[in-house]
Amino acid sequence: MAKKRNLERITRYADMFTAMGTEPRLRILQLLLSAHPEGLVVGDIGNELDIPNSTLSHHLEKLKNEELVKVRREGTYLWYSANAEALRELLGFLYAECCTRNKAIEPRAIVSK
Amino acid sequence: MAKKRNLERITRYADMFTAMGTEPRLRILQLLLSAHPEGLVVGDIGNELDIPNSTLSHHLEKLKNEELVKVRREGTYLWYSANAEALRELLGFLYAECCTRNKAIEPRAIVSK
DNA sequence: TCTATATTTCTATTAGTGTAGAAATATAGA
DNA sequence: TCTATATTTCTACACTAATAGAAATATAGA
Repeated sequence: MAKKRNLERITRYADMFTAMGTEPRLRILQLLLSAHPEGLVVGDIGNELDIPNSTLSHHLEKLKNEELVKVRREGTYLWYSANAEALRELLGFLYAECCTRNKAIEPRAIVSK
Repeated sequence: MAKKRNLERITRYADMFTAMGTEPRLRILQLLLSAHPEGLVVGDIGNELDIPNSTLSHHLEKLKNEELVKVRREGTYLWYSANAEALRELLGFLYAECCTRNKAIEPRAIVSK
């Protein structure tokens, strides 16, 4: 059943990549990382990136579904922040596929350049 | 104009993430990495992953458009291989955003675990 | 309870994507 | 040139996704 497990893993990572696969959502993620670990309030994200409320909410939901971001409420405000653990996992997967399992890339090449 | 440059970069990486954002395409990439650097012939990819010709061709085109794979012809065969340089770039971007610029993740955490 | 503000949900529209059969094209070899 | 095989292109269809205005909901404070 190792094949099935790998397929599930692949599907999960593919979904995460899709969640990062639009310019607005990747910018959101980048912005949240720059405000890590506190994160930002929805309104501030919208102002900074100039995205309408409903559109932003839709993108945040997608990122949340794939666990790339976390939310916490503080009064009327919702604070969104990057989920470092999920990003670490994803980065670890790419690193393993490219550098460890197959040695297509030199580990040092990622850090430098 | 640094903002515009970043936006273009983000758009490019977002497109690459989208290209990796389906289970069939991520499996293709994984398979090609396991056969790196020679790569594989289209027919062998199709057999291994059980994907019909036309569907596979469509996915390979998408990966090629985002420069995640390269092709070379040898007679009637087309050999597809992972583009290590593009993957290095993408991995470098993620690494920088998560580990260098913002220190949301410990570099060592990627390699281990 | 009433008001103000933050955010989501509803709704609609438009555009894009994944899938795959069938036809077309490319190449090698006889 | 004719044939066999590899691969792509064409075509169609069903499904998913991005966008955003307007209405609904949530919370705090007066």
